[in-house]
Amino acid sequence: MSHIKLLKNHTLKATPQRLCILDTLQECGHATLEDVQKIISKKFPTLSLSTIYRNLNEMLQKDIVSEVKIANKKDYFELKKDKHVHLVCQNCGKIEDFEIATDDISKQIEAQTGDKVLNDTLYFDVICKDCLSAK
Amino acid sequence: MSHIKLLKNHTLKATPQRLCILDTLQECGHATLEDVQKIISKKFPTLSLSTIYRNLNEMLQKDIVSEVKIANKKDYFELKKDKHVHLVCQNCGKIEDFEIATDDISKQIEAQTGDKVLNDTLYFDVICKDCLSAK
DNA sequence: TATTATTTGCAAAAAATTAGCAATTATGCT
DNA sequence: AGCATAATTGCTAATTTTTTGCAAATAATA
Repeated sequence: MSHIKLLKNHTLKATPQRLCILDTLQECGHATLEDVQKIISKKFPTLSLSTIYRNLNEMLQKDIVSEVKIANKKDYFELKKDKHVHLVCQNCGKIEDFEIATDDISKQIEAQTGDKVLNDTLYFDVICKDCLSAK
Repeated sequence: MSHIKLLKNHTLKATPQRLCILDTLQECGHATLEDVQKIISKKFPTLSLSTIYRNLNEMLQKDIVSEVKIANKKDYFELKKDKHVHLVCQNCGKIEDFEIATDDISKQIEAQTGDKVLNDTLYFDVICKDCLSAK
């Protein structure tokens, strides 16, 4: 879906500022606020910091964007996408997405706890293929 | 291990302030900085906020304490413990720990990506048993 | 119990985030 | 296309959160 449509579907006006933020997240995959700020300051130098804050917060609330929170790292933002797992390379820092079925593990939890599992968020610390082969 | 020993093993003096912070985390299981601050202000009213910050940071670095970062929630702290999964009740907010083997899923990732998996952090959104039965 | 290097508490600085408001702009309607 | 209007922006200032510097206090050691 185009970013313009995405915004309109959530009753947000399709301003150039918002489109720029969405484009940036799309390009980066995962970006910290600092990343977003730096990249945008080149593409769109007049876009103010408070606009970035305001819009990321709005988009989080409207579920257009989600937070990726990794221990010992700054928070990242990403465009909302299908359920996936994050692979965080401990060597180069890169974050890859990976799709994986987690039903088995959810069922196991339900069976053993009596809780109902609604959703999950998984992170794996890895050494990525590229870093492995570079050694 | 006693908290005193724990600190000494990491070349940290066993001050009453530090012991109070560790006790608080132990009692709470998972506590935000705000939680820690509130609870401590009762137990130990003269313990200053900067001491809390300084010590949590030190203990994170020394791996005595770890961060629990959940999307759309404040960061939590917990005493370092054996590998476990967090079950976050979407109704009451409670965080439970759960031990589960994740080897299968790690192997699957390794097979499909060529990455080497070192460790993992998993969160599950749940409705906990208590909230389920209260409905 | 005396010595010393650490640690604490306070106050002040720095960094991060949010709020208020006039000027601007995207959208929907003629 | 041009207008009206409500939403949005960019600015500056206010808050909130986190870190720092330093004198006084304290835990660990001999």
